[in-house]
Amino acid sequence: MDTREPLIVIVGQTASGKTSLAIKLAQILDGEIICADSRTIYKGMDLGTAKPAKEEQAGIPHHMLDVVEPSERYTVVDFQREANRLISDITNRGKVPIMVGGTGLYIDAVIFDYKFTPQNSTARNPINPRHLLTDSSSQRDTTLRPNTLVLGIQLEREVLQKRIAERVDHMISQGFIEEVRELGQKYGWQVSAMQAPGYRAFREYIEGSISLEEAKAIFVKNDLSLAKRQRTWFRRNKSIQWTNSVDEAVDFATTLMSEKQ
RNA sequence: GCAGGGUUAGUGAAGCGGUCAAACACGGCAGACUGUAAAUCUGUUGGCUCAGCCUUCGGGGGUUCGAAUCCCUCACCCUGCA
Repeated sequence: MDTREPLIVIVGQTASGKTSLAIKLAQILDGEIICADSRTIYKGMDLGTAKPAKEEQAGIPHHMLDVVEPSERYTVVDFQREANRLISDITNRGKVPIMVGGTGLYIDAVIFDYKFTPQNSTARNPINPRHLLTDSSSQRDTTLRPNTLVLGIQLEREVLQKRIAERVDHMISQGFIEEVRELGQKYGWQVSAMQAPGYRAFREYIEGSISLEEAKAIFVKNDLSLAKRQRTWFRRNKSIQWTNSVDEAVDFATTLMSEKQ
């Protein structure tokens, strides 16, 4: 059955330019953006997560930003439920839902309709305690949700590295260090939200054990290793249409939408 | 100028006659991932015609069955005395 709402998804590594492509598509297709990002859902974590500021949003509605406090627990299941609700809601209002983000698990939960085991399941993988043991019935399902276009942006490592380094400088000029200091005081350093690349790197700088230059270098390094994991995650997804051209992305998107008319 | 210390794979750093292609850390590469995922975890990392072979431990020359490890010498770096 071909009854699912059309959905456009944009994935890519951190700093690859997902946000600007999403806004461009939203303007052309009259869309609204759903952010699939495990860190921008936190209130107050703005600069360090490269959360699009109001001005950058260019009047396009952005959903799933500032949903919970950094101290609160938030999981894929929460995201999946809310994202599906939003997709219906946006479609019902005559707009096009565009889901964009770098959190592979969040994206896959929606586009592959993951079925999660009950919360009371406590069996853990002995090698990696953060993973829940899965039973054989919940093997990875790679059947893409109908009416879904998944666009992927891929940059060369050198280009990405340069963009990340420049972004760090920009964040700092915008007041990133103050943001880290305030969040650290308010929520403590132990909350998992604060384990994100930039916050983790600048904690030591704020506590005085490393220099500014060292902190920046660690931030870049952390972002690069995140980017590496994101690349690995997305590579195995055969449903992704890779592109690095905005025009091409627009073509793919308009084709999908016209097929649905 | 004299005395002493140093020079090891991408980087830092062990090794101090054989079991060394060389510990360990970082970086690199590859992978996993279904209610913490910007997190967490795994493998790999000199070359090759890859269960074996070849070339590496600042350069050159020796000693030895055998050297990254000992000796001589050259180069560069650091420290003490002049």
